[in-house]
Amino acid sequence: MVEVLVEATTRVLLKDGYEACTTNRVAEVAGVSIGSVYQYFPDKESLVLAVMERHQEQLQAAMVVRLSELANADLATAVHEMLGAMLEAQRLQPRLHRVLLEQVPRIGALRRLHELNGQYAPLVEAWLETHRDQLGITNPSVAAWVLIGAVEGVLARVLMEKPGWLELGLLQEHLTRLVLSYLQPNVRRSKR
Amino acid sequence: MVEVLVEATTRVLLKDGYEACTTNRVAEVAGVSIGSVYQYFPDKESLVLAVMERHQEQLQAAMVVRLSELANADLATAVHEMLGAMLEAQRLQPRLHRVLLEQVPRIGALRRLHELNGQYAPLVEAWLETHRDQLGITNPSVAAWVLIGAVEGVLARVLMEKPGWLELGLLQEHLTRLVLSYLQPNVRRSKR
Amino acid sequence: MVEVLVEATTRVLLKDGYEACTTNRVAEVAGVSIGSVYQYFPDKESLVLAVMERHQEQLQAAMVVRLSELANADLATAVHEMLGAMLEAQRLQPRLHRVLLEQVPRIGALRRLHELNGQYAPLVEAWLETHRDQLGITNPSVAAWVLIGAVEGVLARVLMEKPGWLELGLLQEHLTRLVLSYLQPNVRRSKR
Amino acid sequence: MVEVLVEATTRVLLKDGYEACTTNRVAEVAGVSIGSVYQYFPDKESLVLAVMERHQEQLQAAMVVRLSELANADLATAVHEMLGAMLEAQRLQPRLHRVLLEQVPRIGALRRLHELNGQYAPLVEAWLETHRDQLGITNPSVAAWVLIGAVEGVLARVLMEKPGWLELGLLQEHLTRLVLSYLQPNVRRSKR
DNA sequence: CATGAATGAGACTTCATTCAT
DNA sequence: TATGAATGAAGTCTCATTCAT
Repeated sequence: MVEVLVEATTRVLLKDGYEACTTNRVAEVAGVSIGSVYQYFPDKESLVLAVMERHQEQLQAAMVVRLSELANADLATAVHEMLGAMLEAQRLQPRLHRVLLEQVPRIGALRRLHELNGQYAPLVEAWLETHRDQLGITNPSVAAWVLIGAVEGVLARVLMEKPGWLELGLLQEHLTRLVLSYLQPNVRRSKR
Repeated sequence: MVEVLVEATTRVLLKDGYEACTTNRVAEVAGVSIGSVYQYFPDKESLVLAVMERHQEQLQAAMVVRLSELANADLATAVHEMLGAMLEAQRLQPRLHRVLLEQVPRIGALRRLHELNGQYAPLVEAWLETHRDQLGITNPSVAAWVLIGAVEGVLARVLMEKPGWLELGLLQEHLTRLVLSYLQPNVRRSKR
Repeated sequence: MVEVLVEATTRVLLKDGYEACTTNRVAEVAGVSIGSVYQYFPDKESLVLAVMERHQEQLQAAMVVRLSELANADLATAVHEMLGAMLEAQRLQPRLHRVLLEQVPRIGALRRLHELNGQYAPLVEAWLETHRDQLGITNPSVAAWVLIGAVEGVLARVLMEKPGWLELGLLQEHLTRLVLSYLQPNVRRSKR
Repeated sequence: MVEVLVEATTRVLLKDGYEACTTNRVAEVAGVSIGSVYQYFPDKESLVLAVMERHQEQLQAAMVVRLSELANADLATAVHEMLGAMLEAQRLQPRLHRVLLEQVPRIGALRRLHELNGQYAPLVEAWLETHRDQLGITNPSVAAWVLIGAVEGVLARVLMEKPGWLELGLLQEHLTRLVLSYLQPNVRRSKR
């Protein structure tokens, strides 16, 4: 039932946008009574939150698969592949991602979205720590934080303004360069 | 009157957030009749839009002052100062900026906010074009686009998660590094 | 509930007129929440429309009873009785009928009222067709149309200006004469 | 000024209908300040009333011209011409007439419209009185009243449902027959 | 007289939520 | 547990009218 409701909410969000995503509409699309919605979700916001979380889980799952192979790739390859994985993940449900990003009122909900993105921070930080010797950074914690913000910012822009670019390799190159040269500013690198 | 209304909207936005920012409340805080609100603004959204635009103008004005002195600074200094100006601009009304970023329903309004930020694109692009010989970039247009996204992303994160960092020099260093090394990946740079 | 709402609307219409017939007032008089009004009627107009339709049904039902006995009366009697039935029907709720006629904004609603009256046209036409041999008319379709207009016009005038006359036989005689002599202009008739 | 305002109201009524006929819109179309409207008319209703009255005057004026020649025509001709004059009068501003009839809320305003039509009553009555010897009627007062109602009813129907018929002679024949045979039920008449 | 900015009561309508069945 | 009719607070917006200039 929870699944049915989250599914229905996603569908409504996609088809009609956040404004038109009323609890009654969700119940209708789910083929369930409105009462049942409140049996499983305390309020409207939690419905949307659940959609976000499920979406985020899917993104992560998609990335994990892609990244598991990178165990001992070199730095440049690792970054390149990781960003590729992120871009690919965006392609899973770009329209949903965009609606979530654009239309959902942030208080509460978007906050949560950022928290979800924040989950990456420790992972990235740990990774930076591990490769510290190859990197020109002094504060892995801040570096991770800055990188996540920067990549998130570019991804958000793509989604909102140039969704078509998700299909191109273009962005992956640029992001790789952004990240790599930030991490190794003094290193002369061969062009990828 | 327009001024009074925009002012009142800003105040309500700051004090009560977007959800509680109703037209009646704005009128009340402005000390005018609700009718007067609709004499000058066609609907609620346009009120918030006006706040955004005024805010953006203030940001830009603040930056222009700060940047006018950079006419013939060297590349590294120019980037450093430009980012310093942006960070300082954020300090003007960080809470307003945050509310705008976090709570305003995006379709329509946030779209406009991005458009406003998009104004920078041609400027940045032109600047990159001008300094092309010193830069290791091949496509100034995409580079400008990526940089704006990245910086925007980091700034948004600061505002939402670490507003205190706006006061520190920390961020400026990191952003400078992010931008500079992206622009000149192969150049050995002295530590700033 | 639908019944309760139509009933309440009728009451408000009668007591306060169309202008004062607001959805909130109807809900209040019906003793229900305003939300319930919109659960069953899409908007204000449809409420009034429902009143009209119910009223019209009542008129027709009243007439049907009265007319069922006329199956094989002679022409003059048939016309006389039919008009009597119409006049009597008006007496059912003359004040409601008047409010509907006088105050309801016509576009949409009054249009519908005329449509409802237009239902008579085919019946009258068929009847004229049936008795064609006794009548001096060449175009039953136009004749029906003219007669309905004429009778409607007189009835409207009675309602608005001389509601008292509904109680007298006076009008029935005059209308009968109007209709009969129109249908049989060349026939010498004994005074009814 | 009064003239300008009545003119503007007429224009708005025709172009946008009664609902959209707001006082501010009238002022705008008249090229005058809203304040000036209230200098000459106490409220919105009186504006519409003035339009009605001017329209009615025009109808009457048109009819007077047409009827002045009938001084000593025979009965049948007189009726025929009079109805022709009425039909022709409707052609003056059929759309305005229709808006007035259909859309204007009657309380107050439509009442007045009927009063204006009621002006005919004494005239018709007097005329019936004059020709009493040729007519088979006993109560000229009621007869006049009924005839006006009947003709009004047919005219209203034409306007609303078959405005095209105003151009045909068809209606004039039928109305003439309606009126004449009502007035002279026992008289064998040659077909007009 | 003319102006038109300002007024504000109040209309219609939505939608998250409850609760008796 | 599921239902869904009922709720009603609250929101946006309109427009006839006023009154100081």
